[in-house]
Amino acid sequence: MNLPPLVQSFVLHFGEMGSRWGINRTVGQIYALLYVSPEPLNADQIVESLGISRSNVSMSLRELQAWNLVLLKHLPDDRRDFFTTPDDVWQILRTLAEERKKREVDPTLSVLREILMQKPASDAERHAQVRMGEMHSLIERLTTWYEDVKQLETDRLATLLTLGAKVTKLLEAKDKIVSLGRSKRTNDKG
Amino acid sequence: MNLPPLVQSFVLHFGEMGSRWGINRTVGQIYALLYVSPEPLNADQIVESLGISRSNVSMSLRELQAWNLVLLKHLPDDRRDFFTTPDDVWQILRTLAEERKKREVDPTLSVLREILMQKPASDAERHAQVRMGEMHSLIERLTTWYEDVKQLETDRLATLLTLGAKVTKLLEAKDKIVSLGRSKRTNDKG
DNA sequence: TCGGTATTTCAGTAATTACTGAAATAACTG
DNA sequence: CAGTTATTTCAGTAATTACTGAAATACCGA
Repeated sequence: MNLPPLVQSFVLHFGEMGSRWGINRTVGQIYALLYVSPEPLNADQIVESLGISRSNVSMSLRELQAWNLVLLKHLPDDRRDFFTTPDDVWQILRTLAEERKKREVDPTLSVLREILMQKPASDAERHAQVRMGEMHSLIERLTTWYEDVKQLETDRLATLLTLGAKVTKLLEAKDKIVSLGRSKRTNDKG
Repeated sequence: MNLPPLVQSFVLHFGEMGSRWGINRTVGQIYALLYVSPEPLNADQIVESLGISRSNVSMSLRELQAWNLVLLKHLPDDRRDFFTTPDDVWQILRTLAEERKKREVDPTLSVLREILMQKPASDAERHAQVRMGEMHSLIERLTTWYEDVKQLETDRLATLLTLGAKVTKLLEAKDKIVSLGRSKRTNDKG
């Protein structure tokens, strides 16, 4: 590996984290490299930078494409493939969220739905179904929320995040007003 | 494996998803089993239900404890350890979020901070640092939001989720009013 | 202290996943 | 079409991760 020290730290870290993130070391390193590169890179440049085999690069790029995490670019009068990541980190976040949902949540949701359709044949199954129902409701709630906020334009999403707790404050205030109204009416009657 | 069919589907699914979720098959299966069991189970019951070795159960339970995903229970006059999952799925969600953040996000945040402290020694490094800065800002934003909402009581959190898009509507309305005010003033001047 | 039971540890092995080099395919050029 | 370059495929191997059985440890009650 032959990279500027600062870039190398970043690339190596992504390689190490890869396994925790559900990708392998090479995929993590390639992504990191593309992310910080000022220009798109071709496969041979990646081979050169990371010191891995050409075939490994090919397979890893394919995986990154399956994740929609890289963009394929072509330079004029050059038939090699060049790769980058999107410039906009918010776009990257959206892609990550979408792909992880697709891989890590959707299959479970569909299995849960299937199981919940079936008739329990014992107390054990009846209890299990109740628990699975609870899990299913929670996941549905989270995905509905997600489908909702993913539609937002970036600056609205940013606002929403920054607001975070303040939205809560608003809800609390609303609750107080409502309950004040209620207790006032209650007092009126007493 | 000897389980009611409905439970078995669930357990097998969690086993399969394990690798995508960053745990292994056994850990996934044990978690699923405990989650749907009406009563806490001891290690031998798990061995029996899943048909795996006693030592594997021991190691996997240890891993689940490291994730804070299981509770250790003791029955009177029985010195064996019994395990369950929390009843409250919202609590489970919080734990999952916390642990995944700890494992998958925090290390990267700290590496980014470290790299961003250093002085770039070339244009390449300067550019890389800018990109890492963008990533860092985004992650900081997300984690700040997370620290914020994780404080919420469950019913407030549920409300927030259900609101989802509506909060946005509110923001949009606010923006419209503000921009209306602006254009009115602009018109007044023209 | 001893015998019995519960749990953990760990070296060895099995299973899975990652990676390489060589060969095949594809895509272009003269 | 033959030659050149880019990319992919895939069988074989390396590396990593998961699992087991046996032994060690821990704990308890007589």
